Amino acid sequence: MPELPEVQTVVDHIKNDLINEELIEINPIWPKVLDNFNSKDIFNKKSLKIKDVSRRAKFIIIHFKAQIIAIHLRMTGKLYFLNGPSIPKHARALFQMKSGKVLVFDDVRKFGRLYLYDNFKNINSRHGPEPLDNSFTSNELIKILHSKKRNIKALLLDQSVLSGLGNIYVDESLWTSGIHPNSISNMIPDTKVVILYNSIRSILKNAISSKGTTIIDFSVNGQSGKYSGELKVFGKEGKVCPKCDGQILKFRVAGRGTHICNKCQCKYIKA
DNA sequence: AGGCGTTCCTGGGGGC
DNA sequence: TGCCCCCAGGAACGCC
Repeated sequence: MPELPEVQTVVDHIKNDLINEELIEINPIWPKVLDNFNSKDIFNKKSLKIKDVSRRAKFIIIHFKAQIIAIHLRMTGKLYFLNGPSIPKHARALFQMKSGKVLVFDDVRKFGRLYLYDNFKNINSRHGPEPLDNSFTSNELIKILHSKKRNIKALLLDQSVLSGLGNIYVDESLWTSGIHPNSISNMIPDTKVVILYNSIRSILKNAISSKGTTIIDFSVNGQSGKYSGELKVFGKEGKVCPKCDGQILKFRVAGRGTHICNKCQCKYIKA
């Protein structure tokens, strides 16, 4: 399930091969993949030159002069250049470049979508800060957590609160900081939130330098991310905690499969 | 406000 | 072996 590090890895991987390409057509093999536009809407006998490729939250952003295409991979989406004549089985959209290159949006489960916007207003209005931005400080995380009384796991998964985290990195971050996922956000002491802040940032940075985690679905051109070897609790139910002699348990929190150590994660539910 | 259920989807895994 | 059922989950939405 692509989260911030996986999306960043895809961007880093395809960016240089996309900049200065001219997009001449989008072929929506599975039409619902285009969420808020039709292919013919944006190509009025003209090509669109790609100015930049970047990431915002879990979106891959393709920048044109006056528009952006935002791509969300959701659970099983992949984005890669077509290599050979055959169309992959789960290709949902093809981006045809003037040079002949073809970028494939591939998505087994059909949750991923492409969006067309004039600017970042729509995305920014629905998303919280970027956890790796220099402007995002531990004080800001304290302010966010202490202004709400919410289940901490549900809060960290909420993209309107903080961008980019998903199920894997939330479980890893909470384990690293010794916070139980059923803690209430405003009950977690400042010192612990600072530890959480540092955990989130170091885990995301390490995962990006490992080119992400591969859990079943994520890959870049068939290559696996290496962060799967760094996971401490996610998918480790029944194993011994790497930090203490506790056991890794799995249960549901906020509707998601959740992994914790039964000993070293403190549940903050009252002051 | 915030928790919870539902929807979208398909491949894979468990049970028998 | 084969078949059926159910489950995984990011995000939007509606309901309580």
